Amino acid sequence: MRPQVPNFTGNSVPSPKNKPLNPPARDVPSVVVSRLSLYLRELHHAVRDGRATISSSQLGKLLGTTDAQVRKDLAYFGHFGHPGIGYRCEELITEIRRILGTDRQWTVTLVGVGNMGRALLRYKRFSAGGFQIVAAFDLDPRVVGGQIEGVPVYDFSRLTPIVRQHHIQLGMIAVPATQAQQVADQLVTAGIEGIVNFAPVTLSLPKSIALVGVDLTTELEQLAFSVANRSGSR
Amino acid sequence: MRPQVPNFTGNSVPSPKNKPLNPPARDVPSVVVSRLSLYLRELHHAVRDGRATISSSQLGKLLGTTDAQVRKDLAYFGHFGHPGIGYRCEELITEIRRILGTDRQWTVTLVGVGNMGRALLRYKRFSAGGFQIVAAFDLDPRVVGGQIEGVPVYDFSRLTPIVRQHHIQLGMIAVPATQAQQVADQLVTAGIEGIVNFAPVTLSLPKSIALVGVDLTTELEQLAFSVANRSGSR
DNA sequence: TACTGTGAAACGGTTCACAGCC
DNA sequence: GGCTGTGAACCGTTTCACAGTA
Repeated sequence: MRPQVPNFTGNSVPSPKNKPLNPPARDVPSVVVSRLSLYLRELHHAVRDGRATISSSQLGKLLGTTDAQVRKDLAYFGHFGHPGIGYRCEELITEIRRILGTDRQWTVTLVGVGNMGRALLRYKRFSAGGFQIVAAFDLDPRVVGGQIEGVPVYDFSRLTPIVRQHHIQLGMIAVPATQAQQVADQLVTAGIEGIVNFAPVTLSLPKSIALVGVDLTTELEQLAFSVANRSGSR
Repeated sequence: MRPQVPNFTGNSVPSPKNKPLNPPARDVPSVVVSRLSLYLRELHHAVRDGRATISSSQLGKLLGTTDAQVRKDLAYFGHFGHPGIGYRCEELITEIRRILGTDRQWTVTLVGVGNMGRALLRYKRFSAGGFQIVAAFDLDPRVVGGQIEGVPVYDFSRLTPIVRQHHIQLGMIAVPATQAQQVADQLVTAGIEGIVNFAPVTLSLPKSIALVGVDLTTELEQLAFSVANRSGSR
């Protein structure tokens, strides 16, 4: 949807040629990245179930894809499997987290402490995944100055200094549609690097800012279409 | 991801051959359907801004795609444009809603009245989009028996009879990951036709049930990857 | 002139099939 | 035997380019 700049391929630095090549050598389709997240989810489950290894066909079956797809996806990033064995779960978890960048800690801010915002603040899985919400913003004086789930809520006017002070990297927008673009602009000005937008609008941002949009109505519409047309598409 | 059964093409009924052919003649890629939702969103904005018509290139620009893409997408479903003019906004809204099936009213249930569930119950846009949440379910006696946003909360044990009684068609799952599969099974047993799953697990369901998954951690992971790899993919 | 609808070409992701390895 | 990694074939989507229409 946005032109992807080709990644540097002719790296002249004498890098270790085999084993995990970390900066993806080839430009990676975003659908591959989203499957990586799903692999990670299943790997966590596998570990919890006491499994030590998993094969590409097992992983594929769990997700409704094929073994070849799993192997191809992982091959974008390196050689993580063991012929005759499969993938060691713990090892692959580590690799995928490194690929996604979730082995480090990310600092996140939330703008808009309404219903959705509050749910996001209370969502426990973010911290486990490497994402820490360190500040929230709103205009409503009834919430400004307080804390929710240990996260301080500031007045929106203080966004820029606080984002800079905490070196916040990612922003989540959960404000009404009409305000989303200006909030996004503010976040960009403050130096944020990526945005998850829950407002039902298409944001226009500099190409250098990563953007993911989540629209709940859109999701239900997909479902309605599938049901109405009974062809079981997913 | 799931095999799509070919839609009937040889319709023998003497249907009006030109103009809007409603049941998609060709099998429609799901990415096209998701763009339809986005077109709809932009069309609503356009109408609110007082526009009467919009061209494929304007629509495309708004969404970060091309004019050709917009036209090709719409061409799956019929001939909605007017050469030299573009698309009449109101008209196209009507058409897309009919295609998506959101011109009718859908009845929805929510299982899991935790943080996420409560946010969903309070989300105002569902009803505007044609989706009405008519019942919610939980196990917690502190919420069971009450109402949230006018939606009654029942004990989970009463799911099947109540879903049947209200002819509820769609379900939203907002329970912890460990319980999601069994909730999904219950919903299927009760006769639900489609599910939006907010729990971070891959559900396994009969092919006849439509499924959409939303995982907030996954969304943030996409963002982290984009930022960490600075290639501005979306 | 302005714009749609659509074959045809180009592109990119998926699937296949097999060499290589444990 | 079981499984990975990967070039090559395949297939579906996107882009192009233009005929057709108001």
